[in-house]
Amino acid sequence: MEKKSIISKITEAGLKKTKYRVNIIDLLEKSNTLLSAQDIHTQLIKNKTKVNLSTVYRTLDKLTENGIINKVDIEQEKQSLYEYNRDEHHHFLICKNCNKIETIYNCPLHDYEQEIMKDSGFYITGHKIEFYGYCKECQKSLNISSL
Amino acid sequence: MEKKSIISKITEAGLKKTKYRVNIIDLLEKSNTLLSAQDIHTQLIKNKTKVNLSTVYRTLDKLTENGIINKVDIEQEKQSLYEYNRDEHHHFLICKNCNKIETIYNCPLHDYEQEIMKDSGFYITGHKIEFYGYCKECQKSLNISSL
DNA sequence: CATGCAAATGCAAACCGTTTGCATTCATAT
DNA sequence: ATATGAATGCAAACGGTTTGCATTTGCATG
Ligand SMILES: [Mn+2]
Ligand SMILES: [Mn+2]
Ligand SMILES: [Zn+2]
Ligand SMILES: [Zn+2]
Repeated sequence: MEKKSIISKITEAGLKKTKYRVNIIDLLEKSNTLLSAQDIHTQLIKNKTKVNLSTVYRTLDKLTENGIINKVDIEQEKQSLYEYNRDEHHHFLICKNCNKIETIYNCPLHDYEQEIMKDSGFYITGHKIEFYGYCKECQKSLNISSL
Repeated sequence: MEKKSIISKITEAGLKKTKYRVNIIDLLEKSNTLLSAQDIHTQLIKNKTKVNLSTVYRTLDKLTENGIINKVDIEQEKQSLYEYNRDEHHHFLICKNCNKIETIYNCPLHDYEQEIMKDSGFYITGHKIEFYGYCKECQKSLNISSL
């Protein structure tokens, strides 16, 4: 993403444009894995941007509040993870062996949610799914016969 | 559940029968809500069973390891919650207003998992779903028009 | 460009659910 | 009854995250 559109994301949210916000959005936008606050802090330091870990946390909070990024809590992960928000509904496949996290973009739950609402009277506004199992590579190395 | 079958659950798992294990299983079996370690500790004290919180944690770990109870981590809950394991696949409906947690026992994901496995090559062994929204009561008090 | 003010930051300390090390007690097999 | 390893109590540690407060910064205004 170009710097200009990162900055407009920030200002359109009514936030002040600071180097940390720009850099953190940029980092998440370019990352192809979920990142923890620690990961991000380490990256910034590596990129010669000295910043305090608490500032990273506060920045991630603000960006999450404003829908610019997503906070992702995965069951067995101790740290919260973050991703750039591309407004694409998705879920994660979590490998129980190597802890790699893959993303899938289709979701079968819409019809089912209607059904639950009708049956239970509970009004559903969203959901979270995590799939657990073994990625292709680990299936090989562990000799798991998939399917 | 009768005391005898609680005890057999414990001994069949190769665990020593202690009053805390019996009492904690009993408590969870009778509870119609998920309970935290703190909840359980408070209940035990109230029932004149003095016990240390770390013992409660260790007991819950052991019972979880042995499949007698389930540990449930819900997104925005800071504490882990526990339930008696009735061997019934289920998921939770979580009210964003009053935080009540309801349980549903049907699940549409089996066919879908086959599809994902075929498409992605990822071998799925389990999943977790949380539905978020508003319970019947909160829909009324908040004037949310359900459905 | 200078000024003022709220927002953002750095730093150190607190928070809080959970875990751990160690000495003591307890359950149970023999 | 005894021995042995498992379970427990207690206090301290852990670790990711949050917070209070003094200082700095972004940005609107004149
Ligand atoms: Mn979905
Ligand atoms: Mn299911
Ligand atoms: Zn893997
Ligand atoms: Zn509710």
